[in-house]
Amino acid sequence: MNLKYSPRSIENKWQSVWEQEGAFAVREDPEREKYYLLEMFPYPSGRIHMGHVRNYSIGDVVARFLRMQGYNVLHPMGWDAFGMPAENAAIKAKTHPAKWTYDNIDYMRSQLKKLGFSYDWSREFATCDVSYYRWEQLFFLKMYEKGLAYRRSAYVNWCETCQTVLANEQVEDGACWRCDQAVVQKQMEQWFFRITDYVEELLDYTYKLPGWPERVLTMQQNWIGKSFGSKIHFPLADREGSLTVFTTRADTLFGATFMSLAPEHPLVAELCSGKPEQAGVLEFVEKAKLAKRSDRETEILEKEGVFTGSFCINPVTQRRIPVYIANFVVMEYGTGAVMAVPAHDQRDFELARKYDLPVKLVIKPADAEPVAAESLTQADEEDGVLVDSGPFTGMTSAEAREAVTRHLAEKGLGELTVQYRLRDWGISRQRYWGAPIPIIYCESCGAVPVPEADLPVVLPTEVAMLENGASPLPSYEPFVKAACPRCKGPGRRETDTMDTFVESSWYFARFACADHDRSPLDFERVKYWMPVNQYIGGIEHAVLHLLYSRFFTKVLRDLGYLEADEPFMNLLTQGMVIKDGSKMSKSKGNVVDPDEMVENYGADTVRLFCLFAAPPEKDLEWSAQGVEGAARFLGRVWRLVADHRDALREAVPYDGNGSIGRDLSGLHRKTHGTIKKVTDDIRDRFHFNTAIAAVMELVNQIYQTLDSKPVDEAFWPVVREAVDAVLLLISPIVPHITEELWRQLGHAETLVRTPWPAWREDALKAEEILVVVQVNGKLRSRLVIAADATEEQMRKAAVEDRRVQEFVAGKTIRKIVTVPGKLINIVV
RNA sequence: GCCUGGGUGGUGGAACCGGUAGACACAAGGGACUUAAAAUCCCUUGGGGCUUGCCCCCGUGCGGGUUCGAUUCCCGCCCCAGGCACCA
Repeated sequence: MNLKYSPRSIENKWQSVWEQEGAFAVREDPEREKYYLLEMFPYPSGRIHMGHVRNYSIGDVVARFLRMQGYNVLHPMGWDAFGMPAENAAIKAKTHPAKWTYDNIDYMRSQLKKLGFSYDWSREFATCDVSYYRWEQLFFLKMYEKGLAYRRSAYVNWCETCQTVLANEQVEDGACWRCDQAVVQKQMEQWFFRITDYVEELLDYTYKLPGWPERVLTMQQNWIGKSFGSKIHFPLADREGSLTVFTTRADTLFGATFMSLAPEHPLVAELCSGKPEQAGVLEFVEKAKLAKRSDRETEILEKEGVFTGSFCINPVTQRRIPVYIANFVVMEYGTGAVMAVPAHDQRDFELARKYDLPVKLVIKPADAEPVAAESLTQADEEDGVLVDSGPFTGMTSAEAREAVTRHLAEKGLGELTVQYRLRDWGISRQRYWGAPIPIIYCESCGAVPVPEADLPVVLPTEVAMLENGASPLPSYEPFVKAACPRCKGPGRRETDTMDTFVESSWYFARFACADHDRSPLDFERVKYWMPVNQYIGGIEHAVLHLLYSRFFTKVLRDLGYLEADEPFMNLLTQGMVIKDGSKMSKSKGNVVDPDEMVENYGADTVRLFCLFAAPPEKDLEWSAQGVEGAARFLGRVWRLVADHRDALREAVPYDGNGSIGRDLSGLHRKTHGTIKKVTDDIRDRFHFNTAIAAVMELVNQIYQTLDSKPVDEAFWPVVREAVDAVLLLISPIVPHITEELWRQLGHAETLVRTPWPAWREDALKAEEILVVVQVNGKLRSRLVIAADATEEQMRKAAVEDRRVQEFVAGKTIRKIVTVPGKLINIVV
């Protein structure tokens, strides 16, 4: 009776068995080692795509593997459910974002279940559930109390299409990360999280996360952008006050011959007021601001500047130096003012040549004479030795940076400082489908936090969406009208919602909790599970979600909600799924639908292909033939059992006791070698492709063995041992077909509850081994010799070998290199 | 410009600590079974050479080096992908 492999019925059957048994539900167990495995949760966009399938297949293999190894594995799934696509879709389909979102969740959940992923579904939640975001509002209040959430007016990135503000991290090449619309700068009152308070710890820990990919860490380090330098105050020449610059090159201070301000610098208007240059300056400023917006992502602008009419004093030379405004100086970095040292900074050099400003050389190469400033064709930006710099002349750049600054500090004109690129996280979004910010504005009391007892501020779901895409909240009076919590007078609610990245900044801790109503985080449970041992997701979140989550975890720790310093101990960034050379997308028409694939081939084949075709961190090229190949392999495994079921059922797996023939001992050895290889590949490297290849080799060898006739009573036991190993080893990858075959072989327990197989060292040893013989590093012969041969015996066998003799004939052997059990190299 | 990765057959990829380059697949070609097809199974498959041997030479982006031995380590280039960037 040869049942044909028909994935659909098998997969349905085992999925419901697992569900009925609650096979993947976990609770805290101090007796067992915990392992928290998490894949980035999806946005419920409608249907899962191949990227999800790949991401979750990788995670599922690890979860199932570790469970079989005896770990207490937490493997949850949920939904990153707030966000703008829901609003857009709802407007288009004339429905409500909530309905659209929850419908999508229902469908996508069923898709994930059909793929057989081993989640503890009892922990599922969506971030748009009131029971989730209510606690986020509490965190906001706690952060507000500690000054970690604050409101200020600022130039912010505004996306006209999305009708909302974007964080710096959400602007890519000057355009919105989601819709690609060019971002404009707009001055607005916004709420910020003070991520800069944690900048040092965030940076420090990038050196303490060995389980993260190097490139993600360096991306975060670049984003944080720490640089050491000095703040130097230049007194204004004809009035009170001073201009402060940030520089990393205090050693070049004697060469500062003018000053450059950003067009947005707050002192610009004052400095030119009443001067003949005023009109020209204001015109220049307007032009520069416009140009910045439109050309930000394109070519670097030609350097231009304009004199303000004012002067300041170089604090070491005491010279009056002109104050310019320059189009390349950015207000957001440093102080928005730059001391210009044309001899030693290329940008300043270009400006000086253009406006005929003095160029003064103050650094020379350590081993050469200084050149004349007039003959410079470009700035010399290298460190060197100071010249023409008063008491500092002769010092090296490094010495002078400190000495000059110390000298200034004594006079109150400067200080050593550290500058970061990272800026605070603007979290206000002028969107509807998000968590309301729990603030009420009162005419007399200003911004007043909603009292804890009044939480949650529930997002009203009875509102109608507006056609133009703007948030309906500001015009929805029942929501907006609220009494001031402080003076009870009339107030208006904040109608901005929080950036959806706030929700994804703590969901991983929430999965560890049981009681979702009474507290935000269940301290003891979170303590047991956190941090996440292994996090798996796409590289695109390298500085967004992965930085925000690290920050938020530290905030929650300092607020006393959890203990972990970092959310994710190990990070695996999986590659994209591509087809015909580019990422799958509707516009390219190269999308492969997971549903269709599961329908045609079954979940096991789809999972197998995703894991076999490439190692997880590399991009995966989708190949229809590759899928066929995966299906073919499963067919071979199926027939292995189906064609020999009775003989296999009756056989007791060989346990290594009792002598067996040469071929059978080869299979036995291969079985144990494969167990070792697969275990190592999955545990240490997540290289499922090579693990699968190893099992394929074992399957091939079983078929070869079956081709020989059963000659002794050990035959079926040895084959049975090998077949059992095959099923166990690939069960995390293709869980359904293996459960079915395992059951057919007479096992009573599911594979899910069966321990991972162990290999026996003694079974790996062969009596004879293959030794490679080289002459002068070139492969010349292979020898089969006894495994316990001494080096002496190896050498003797090699030298006596017929083929080796041909190459050695007539030459003197100068040296013989021996690698025991592996290789001999004869040097002549 | 700076910082990460990466470059191996027709294709995806393997070679884990410097030791048989191309495992395992896909594709292609040939064959078996079949009335035929599908399915399945077997063989060949980096390039070149002749003396066709379980032979020889070449071959892991390019050029050098270290070593008995280099896809692997070092130096100098080229190319591709990603990140940062008028950042003072």
